[in-house]
Amino acid sequence: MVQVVEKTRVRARPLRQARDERVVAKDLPLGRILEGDCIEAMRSLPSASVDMVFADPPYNLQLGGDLNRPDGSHVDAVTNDWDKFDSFATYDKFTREWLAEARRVLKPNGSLWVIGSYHNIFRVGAILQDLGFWILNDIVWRKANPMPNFKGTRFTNAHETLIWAGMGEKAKYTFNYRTMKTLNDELQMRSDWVLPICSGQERLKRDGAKAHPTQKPEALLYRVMLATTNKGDVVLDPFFGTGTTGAVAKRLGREWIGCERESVYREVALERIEMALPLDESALTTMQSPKAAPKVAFGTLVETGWIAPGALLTDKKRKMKATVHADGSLRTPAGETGSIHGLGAKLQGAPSCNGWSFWHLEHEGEIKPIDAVRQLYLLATEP
Amino acid sequence: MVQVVEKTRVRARPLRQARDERVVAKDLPLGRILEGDCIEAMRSLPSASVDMVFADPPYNLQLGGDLNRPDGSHVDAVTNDWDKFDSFATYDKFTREWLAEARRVLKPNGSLWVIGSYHNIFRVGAILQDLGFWILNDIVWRKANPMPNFKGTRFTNAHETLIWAGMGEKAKYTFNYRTMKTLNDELQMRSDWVLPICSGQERLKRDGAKAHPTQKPEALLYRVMLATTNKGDVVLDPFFGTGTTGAVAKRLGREWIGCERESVYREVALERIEMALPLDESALTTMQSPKAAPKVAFGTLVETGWIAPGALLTDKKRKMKATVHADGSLRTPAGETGSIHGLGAKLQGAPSCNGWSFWHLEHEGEIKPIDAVRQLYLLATEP
DNA sequence: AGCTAGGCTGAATCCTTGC
DNA sequence: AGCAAGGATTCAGCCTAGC
Repeated sequence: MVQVVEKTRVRARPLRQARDERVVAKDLPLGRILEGDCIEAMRSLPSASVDMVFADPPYNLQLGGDLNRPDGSHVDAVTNDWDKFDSFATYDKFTREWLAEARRVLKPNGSLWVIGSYHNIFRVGAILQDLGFWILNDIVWRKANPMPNFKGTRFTNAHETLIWAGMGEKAKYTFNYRTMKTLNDELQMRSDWVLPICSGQERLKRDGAKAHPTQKPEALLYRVMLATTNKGDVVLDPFFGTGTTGAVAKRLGREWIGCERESVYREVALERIEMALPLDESALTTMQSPKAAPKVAFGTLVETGWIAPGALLTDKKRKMKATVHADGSLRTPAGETGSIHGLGAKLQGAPSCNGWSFWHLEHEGEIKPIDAVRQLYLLATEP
Repeated sequence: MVQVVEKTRVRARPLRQARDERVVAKDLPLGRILEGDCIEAMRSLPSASVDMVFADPPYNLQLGGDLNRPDGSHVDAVTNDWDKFDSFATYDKFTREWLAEARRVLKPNGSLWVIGSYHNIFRVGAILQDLGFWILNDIVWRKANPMPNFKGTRFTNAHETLIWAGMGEKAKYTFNYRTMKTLNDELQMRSDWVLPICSGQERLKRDGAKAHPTQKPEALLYRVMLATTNKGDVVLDPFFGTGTTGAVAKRLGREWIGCERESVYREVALERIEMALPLDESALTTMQSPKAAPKVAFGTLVETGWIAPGALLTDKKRKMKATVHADGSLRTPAGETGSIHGLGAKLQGAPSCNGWSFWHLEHEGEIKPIDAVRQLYLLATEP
């Protein structure tokens, strides 16, 4: 049974600390972007003064040469100086310093979010554990529309990782369980979030070009803030960029502080936040990502044993035959090979073919389309 | 049209090393589970002798005992941090040691897989980078049916993370791109894999209870091995448990070596692997045929009369033109010459060009890429 | 107005072989 | 070792132009 009670933790705190906070809040540079290096900038903030830190630090991508798409066009990569570090040791030192400052300015019941990719996230995660942060979840941002791997050399890098951490094992933190469940159609919000990358209207431009190479989608920050802060909380972003954190904070009624070295980014961010409108309740629903229809590849059924490699598939009239191979491809007795769709099309001389309905399996005398197996698989694996 | 041609990298290696490998392979304890501590066990293996390591190490041996002891007094932050450091340090030392041994026994073009959760994966990832491994992808195993978070205190922990790494920045590695694309219905395989957890028939029992607390699904190993090893490759699993790695290796025609301390797990694993059935040769062929794609030079098509010298080639929009010369080179009306690839790139001002898809031939009013001719040639000349 | 075709782009550690 | 040349390689979403 669903219990409609907000489960946000109430942070118990000694009286004296609460009084300090009131004094401190007046001194905080709310709604402002601090200039210069973020470590220096954070040093100007009082200790235990912010409720949440969201950080999108440089990833230290270490890209090689140029990369072109198969059509010859050039990939506009992240080549900015701010992403260049001499070595892992240099990157680690930088990471330790900004994380230590973030820890100092966080309240005892505050929490930290960091986003990164495999290039940097393991180092960041280990260091924040070393500093005493207590990881609460790692969240996977599954990109609905990632850039493909153009050369066919690896798996498509289709996600980024966020770490959410509290101040320590025993520290309290804010988690708006009920809000998340509502946002997720009455299912618990999982640790994998499917969201599109930032593009289209949302992507900020400057002189026709993208204003920042790695602008994050507002939907991502929206979910982060809705889940782990309360209205009126102070959110600090040490790598403010073009101000996604500030814009979403304003929309959701949170206070924000940014740090940003590059004056161009600061200008773009301030303009953008100026235009951001606090969100009315009804717009909340439109922010939800549409529930993705579950896709199942034929190969998954083979991998998971629902269809055995070596199994014989036929068309409905059992005239055409093919056997299933370990990679999910099919092969006819004549040696023609292809995917369930491609081979089906080839055999019929058709431009295309829905392999799921074309190919059949015989089971106890009955012949059934392989889509029936997919349906069974879905039934068995859906929560 | 779907062409199921394997693109497995052929690893070029000096002759002497190849000879050494043959000697070494005979000495390897293939199909056996080494007893005792995995670090010690791995020390008994020769260097540069295995093609892939799959490791499912224990999660951080927690912190639990010390931090949870009810000593009544207030645990201050310093002691807290010290305990953590001590504990993490122990785990890190263990991790560094087994990873170093794994690195030693791996061939120069081998690769490493490690699976973990947020408790340990960040430490493992940072350490393997420090040891010189080069991360190729981080893979998210998105569980189709995870355990819910009963207390409603965090996001449902619905995934685990795998790291796939090569031996170094410049090292080669095996990636069966074509196989993965086939397995995923003709779309590039992404870094997020949706697979059910291990349950039902597949879950091994011992006296009614589950035989191992963290048994991994065979589908996960199936994809890992299909993607990054070739038939006959040697796979080492230092944390063998109940032998999922061995069972899948046997099914897919790979050799395996395991290390496992607990005799009960070893017993269960051996029984299980004994019962596993290898896929028959024909089911494995399509995915394992490095030589399946005989290379055809454009010049061959000209020599053999499939494309006549003097023929007019154009781009898809018929804006650029070139004529075919007897040696397979092209020449534009303006006198520019080059190969199908080189000239295509030059005319577009592109850094590179696939001449097979860029250049087209007109035949009975239809315009077709010259690759279509190559396909016809292949069909006609295939044994 | 609506619809389609084509173009553009996104945190990317993105080729292989032979001389 | 470095260089030159052969040749294999992309997915989803949004925008604009054109009908």
